[in-house]
Amino acid sequence: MEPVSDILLSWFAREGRDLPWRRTRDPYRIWLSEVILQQTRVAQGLEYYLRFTERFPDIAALAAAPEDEVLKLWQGLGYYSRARNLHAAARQVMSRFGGVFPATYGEVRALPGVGDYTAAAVCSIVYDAPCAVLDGNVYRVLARLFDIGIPIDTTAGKRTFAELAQLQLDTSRPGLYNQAIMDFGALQCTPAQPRCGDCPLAGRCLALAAGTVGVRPVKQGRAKVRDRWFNYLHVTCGGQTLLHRRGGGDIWQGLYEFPLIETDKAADFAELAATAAFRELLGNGRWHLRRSVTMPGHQLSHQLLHAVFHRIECDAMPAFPSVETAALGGYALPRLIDRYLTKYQM
DNA sequence: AAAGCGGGGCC
DNA sequence: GGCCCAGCTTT
Repeated sequence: MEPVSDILLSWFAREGRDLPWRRTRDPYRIWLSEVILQQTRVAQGLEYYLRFTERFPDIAALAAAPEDEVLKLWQGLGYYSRARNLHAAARQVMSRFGGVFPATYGEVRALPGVGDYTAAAVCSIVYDAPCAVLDGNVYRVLARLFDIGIPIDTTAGKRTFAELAQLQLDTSRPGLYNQAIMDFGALQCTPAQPRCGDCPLAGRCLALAAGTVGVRPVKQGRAKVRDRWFNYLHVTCGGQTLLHRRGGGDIWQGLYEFPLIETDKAADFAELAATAAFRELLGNGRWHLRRSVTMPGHQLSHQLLHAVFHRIECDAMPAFPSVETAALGGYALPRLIDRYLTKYQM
């Protein structure tokens, strides 16, 4: 099977952005771009990169400038400790390394303002060091590709993802690979509305298959997504369908759906048929279960819905207070219901 | 392990 | 208007 790294690299060759710091292997410029791009989008950082490289074409020029001038040039970018550390690091390179940017991971990592991410990025891109980067994009791509639910903002999560990222690294061209997976996260595997429809990894993406793309990566700090199990009874009699309108105090207020039996975990049909709700609805009539359909996980903002539809045909329509009998057209339906109907062309 | 650090984009 | 994004340093 084609390695994931090859798919990412061919995607990068097609779709990767042409950016000024990708046209150089000057360690100063790579380092400068990485510091600017910490917590900053490319669209915002680009003009600052151009401004800095014009005013300070090399690290000696940066080191020679007063700190105030560096801060002024940084104005508007935020996180001003980045600018102070940038300037201090430039001066260290002049005083401790004779003006030559250090070439080992340990030395680069020890510069002020350089953490694991920036050291790996600089050393892989400039020196072909086999160091996998781990930034927000990489967390997201790996969490989805392997459907990993371990929170990324915990010690165990960071260690797990660091090991996985290192395993995935294409060590024959680490710099190119690192840029590819980060651009892939920024452009294709985006936090919101990822482009799964034209994703070259769609067939290999475990989160896409599981319906968990929207909840990957998991972060501890965020409100927890609650799992709910919705068992719908799609009851028909002739051309008529049982519909129920949702009330307040929950999702989809005022929308219509099929009669619903919610359980606290996955339930098979026999378990449902034994519930009081089911017997109240269908206990008195004759009915036949035609088929059961399990939908992919349906992601809402704070809930992950696991829905199963049981299609039931009745000899006579049951009468039940909270249920209406209707044709489906004209009723506002949750997307989950609409997807079920579309998928099975009903 | 957790807090502090800006600014911008999106719904 | 509120939520999300995110790497490094400090505590």
